[in-house]
Amino acid sequence: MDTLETRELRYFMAVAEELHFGRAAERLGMAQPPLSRAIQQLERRLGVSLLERNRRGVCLTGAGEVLLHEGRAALDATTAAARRTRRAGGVGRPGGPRNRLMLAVKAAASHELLQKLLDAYAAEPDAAEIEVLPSGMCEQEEMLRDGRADVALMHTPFNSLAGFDSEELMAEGQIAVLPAGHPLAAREALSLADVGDIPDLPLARWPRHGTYPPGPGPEIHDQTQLAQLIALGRTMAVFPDSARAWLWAEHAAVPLTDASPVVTHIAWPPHSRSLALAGLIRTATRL
Amino acid sequence: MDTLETRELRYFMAVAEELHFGRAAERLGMAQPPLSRAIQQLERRLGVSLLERNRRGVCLTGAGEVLLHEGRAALDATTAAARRTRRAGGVGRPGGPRNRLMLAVKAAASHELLQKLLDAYAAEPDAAEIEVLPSGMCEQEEMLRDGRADVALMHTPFNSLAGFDSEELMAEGQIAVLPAGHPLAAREALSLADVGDIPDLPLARWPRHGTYPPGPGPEIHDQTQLAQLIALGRTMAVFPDSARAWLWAEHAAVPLTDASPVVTHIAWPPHSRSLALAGLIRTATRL
DNA sequence: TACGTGTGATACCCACCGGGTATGACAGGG
DNA sequence: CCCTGTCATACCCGGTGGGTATCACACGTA
Repeated sequence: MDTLETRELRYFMAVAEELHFGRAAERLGMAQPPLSRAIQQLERRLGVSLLERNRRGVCLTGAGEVLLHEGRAALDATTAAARRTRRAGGVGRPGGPRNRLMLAVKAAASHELLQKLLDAYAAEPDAAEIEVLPSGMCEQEEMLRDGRADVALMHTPFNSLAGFDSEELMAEGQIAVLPAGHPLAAREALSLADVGDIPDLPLARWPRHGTYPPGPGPEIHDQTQLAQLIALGRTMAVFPDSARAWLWAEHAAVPLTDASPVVTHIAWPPHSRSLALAGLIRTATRL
Repeated sequence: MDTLETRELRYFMAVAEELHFGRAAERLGMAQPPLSRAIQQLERRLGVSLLERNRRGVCLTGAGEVLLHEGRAALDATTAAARRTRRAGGVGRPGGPRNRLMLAVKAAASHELLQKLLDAYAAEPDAAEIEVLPSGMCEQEEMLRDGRADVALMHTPFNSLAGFDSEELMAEGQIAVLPAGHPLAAREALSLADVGDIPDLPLARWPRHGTYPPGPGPEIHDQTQLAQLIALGRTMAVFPDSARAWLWAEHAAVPLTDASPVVTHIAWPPHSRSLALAGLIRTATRL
């Protein structure tokens, strides 16, 4: 048959990501031989070879790469189904199954917008409960896909809206956040070229999907740490305008003339059918 | 655990669609008792009741409805993963795994556009093979989702682009296709109100997702049948401009002034990473 | 009221297979 | 040449998915 059980998918994903049966088995909490066998069975059932076993580890075939991508989406969809079903069945509170909406927002972004949105929505007559899920830099997409979130605030061009429905909420420019004492802090405006290679002030590096881009700047783990490093004159960063809200006295904000505008969207999985979600979207677009 | 196996999803979908354990079991090719038990286990594992067992049959709870929708998406994603992996692994032809692109098109639409697209793409230096998949009225979305197709030509407002990436290719008006002898066939133009209730010429009904909308007109199974019925003066239909290509001598086409324009898009799953697909899209947008 | 009918649930059994352990085959590196 | 690290094979066992037979129950209906 062509059924492709989720267990097999999980196994294959582990092997495809580790490229090593032993480590994959360990990650899966099982022994290596059954894992080998399961992958062999999967390959036989699909009629396709997914891995090339070299002497010394394995590597993916073309079909394996396809299954890695498509399987990720499929696994996310099934865990999303499980999570959302669990939440929908939230054990009988009075008033029937209250479906809480999970809203994913980048931790350090859109404070005012979020505040306005939550206030406006809470004032709606039949407002559902909204749980705000703080998320990392690019995590909202993943959270929407695997069902941890039902709706998210996203920021192009940092987030990709591919695969989601969305409505634009606002657009803003970007600023360079510098130590207040730095010479450039006195400027009226800067260009990306200006801030790209300040010799004594490297650009801070945020993790993207768990890894840091290369560069001379410090690796940033959270916003407070970044604020401190900027205040200490050790680094600088580029942020949307609305980041002014959390700047310190030791910081200076200088507009960037040629940075692409940051557009905030509200985004949700395209097949959503929830009334609460529809209400939230309506509220958001009316802000 | 929170794992939610594919088998369980299949079982639940069957029961949720049939709303009857016996019929669902029959559809699944198994006996009823194991199915009952499997659903019970699923409910216990999720900690949620999915079905309400009434004295005569069953009906869905709120959580059950959620799982029905989310589970459909998840199942489609897994079968898509299987199908695309199989195709990607197409047994070693010379020149490596030739990935054929599966292009879903509404059977009776966009003849010229499709012709132009295929010709232009075939002229590209590294063109992949393209297999054209004829599909029903609204079937392209489903085919993209479950992996039968990699890319599709879609027509808003008939198709929904939700959940796909897409590029607009062309827009056209709509026409009323009438029997040549009918009084209205002589008119220069018509409005929707004009054709909505012609007493002796009811609007033909196409199936949408397998079911026919209500109305007095005949139920249409394929385009030839429709063409015949129109030629016989028994019905009429509304089509995009490009349908003029296949009209018979016994047909008359009259522009509709107030019908919403039909926009043809090329659409594909948002996470696609295929070079061949990228080439086809590039070709299409340059037409 | 009693019985037939159709529903899903329960009881029990068996075979299959998913998982474990032990071991093999094989290629590199010191 | 052996040691190491890799994945594959061999074999065993327990859990469980699936089958059959039957139950419990609600509803018509005579």
